[in-house]
Amino acid sequence: MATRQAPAKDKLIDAAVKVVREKGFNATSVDDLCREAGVTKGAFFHHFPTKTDLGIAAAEAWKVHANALFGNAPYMAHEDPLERFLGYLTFRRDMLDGPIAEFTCLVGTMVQESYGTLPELREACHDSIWGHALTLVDDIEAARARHGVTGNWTSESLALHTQAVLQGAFILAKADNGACAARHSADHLIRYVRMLFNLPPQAME
Amino acid sequence: MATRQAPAKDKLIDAAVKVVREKGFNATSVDDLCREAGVTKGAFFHHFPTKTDLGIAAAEAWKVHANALFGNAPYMAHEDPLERFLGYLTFRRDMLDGPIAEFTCLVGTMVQESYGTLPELREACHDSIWGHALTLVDDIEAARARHGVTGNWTSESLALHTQAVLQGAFILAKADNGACAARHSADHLIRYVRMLFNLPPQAME
DNA sequence: ACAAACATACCAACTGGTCGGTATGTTAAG
DNA sequence: CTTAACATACCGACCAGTTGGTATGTTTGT
Repeated sequence: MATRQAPAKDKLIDAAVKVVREKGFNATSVDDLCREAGVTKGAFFHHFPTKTDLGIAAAEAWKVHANALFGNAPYMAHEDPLERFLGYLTFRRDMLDGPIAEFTCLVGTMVQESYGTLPELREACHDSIWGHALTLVDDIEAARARHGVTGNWTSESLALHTQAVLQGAFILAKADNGACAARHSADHLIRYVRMLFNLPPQAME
Repeated sequence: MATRQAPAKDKLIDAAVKVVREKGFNATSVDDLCREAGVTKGAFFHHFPTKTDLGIAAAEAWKVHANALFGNAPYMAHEDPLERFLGYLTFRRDMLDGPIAEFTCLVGTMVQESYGTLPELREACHDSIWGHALTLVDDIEAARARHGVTGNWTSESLALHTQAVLQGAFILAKADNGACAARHSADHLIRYVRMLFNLPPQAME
C-alpha cells in the first residue's frame, strides 16, 4: 500500500471543517487548525500554500461529504421522485438538532467572510452549494412531470430556494442560540413544496 | 444644541455598518473602522470599550434603521394588512439589486462570526433580527383574520421564515457574486405567501 | 545488488508585520 | 478649573507565512 497512516492533509481538512463551523474562517488561526489536527505548522504549509487554500480544500470536501450523505440516505429508496424530494426536506429539517456547529453549513459560513475579499474561496463555496443543490433538480423535474405540475418557476430555482431557506434557518439558529425557529422555517418550506405539488397539508404529529 | 458636528461615535457606527457588510466583523480591524470614519484610535476607545461594543451599537442602529425604512415605505399606506405584508415582500425582493454589500444584512453577517465566541454581540444580532421580524406579526395576524386563513402555523413563525429566506438569499447572492438566485428565492417566498392566503399566482410581468 | 540521487512528508524555530487595546497628551466647551 | 472629546505614540500578543533541516522512502545508474 502507498499510504501508511492518516495523512496530515486529511487531518487538516477535517480540523478545518470542525473549527471553522464553530468559530468562522477568519477567527480560526493556522495554529488553531494545526492544534486541532495534531500536526505542525510546517506540515500545514507543506500541504497548503496558504490558509485560504485549506479553506478551498475544505469546501470541496464538504460537497463530497454532503452528496454522499444525502445521496445514500434512506429516503432515496423511494420510487416516486416527489417522495425522494420531500424525504430530503424532512431529513434536513430533522437534522436541525443538537449543537449548532454540528448541523450548520461550512460553506455558508465561509462565503460570508470571503465573498468580497477571497474570490477563490468564494468560488469554491459557490461550487459546493450549487453542486449540492443541483443534485435535487432531476427529482424535482421528474416530480413535476409525474404529477403534472407546471407553474411559473424552474426546478433549478426551487432547488436553490431550498438551500436558501436552510442557510437562512442556520442564521436564525445561530442568532437564537437554538434551532426552534430554524425548524419552523423548514416546516414552512415543506408546506410550500407540498402546496406546489397539490398535496394536502401534513397532519400534526 | 449640545453637539456641533457629526460626532465620532456616529461616524464610527456608520463606518461599522459599511465596512462590516463588505468584509465581515473579524476581518475588519479597529484601524479600518477609524480610517473609514475619519477618526483616531483614541476617539474609538473613548466611545467604545472594545471593538465588540461597536458591533453591538451597530446592530442596534441597524434595527432602528430597518424599522424606519420599512415602517415608512410606500406600501405601508395600504389599508389591507395582507397587501402591506405582500408589499413588504415585494419591496424586499426588488431591493436585491446593485452591489451585494448594499443590500445584505449587517446582523446576519455578524451573527455568523459571533454566535460561538461573542455572546453579547450574538444577543444584539438576535434582538435586531427578531425586533424587525416581529414588526410583521401584527399585519400577518390581521391578514389571517380578515381573509379567514387558518393552517397549522403561527404568524410569528411566518414572520421569522421571511427573514430566513432573505438571509439565505443573501448567502446565495454572496456565493454567486450576483443577486439572480436570490431574487428567484424571494419570488418563491412571495408565491408561498400568496398560496397560504389563497391568492392566484402572480401574472408574469 | 547496491548506492547515489532524488522526492515526499514533516518538523521546530523564527520573522516581519498587524492586531486590539492602553497610556498619556492636547483641545475646547462650560 | 474641570471635564468630555478627542489625538498620538506605543505595547505585548498574536498572526500568517518562511526557513533550514531531518527522516523516510523511491527511483535510477552501474
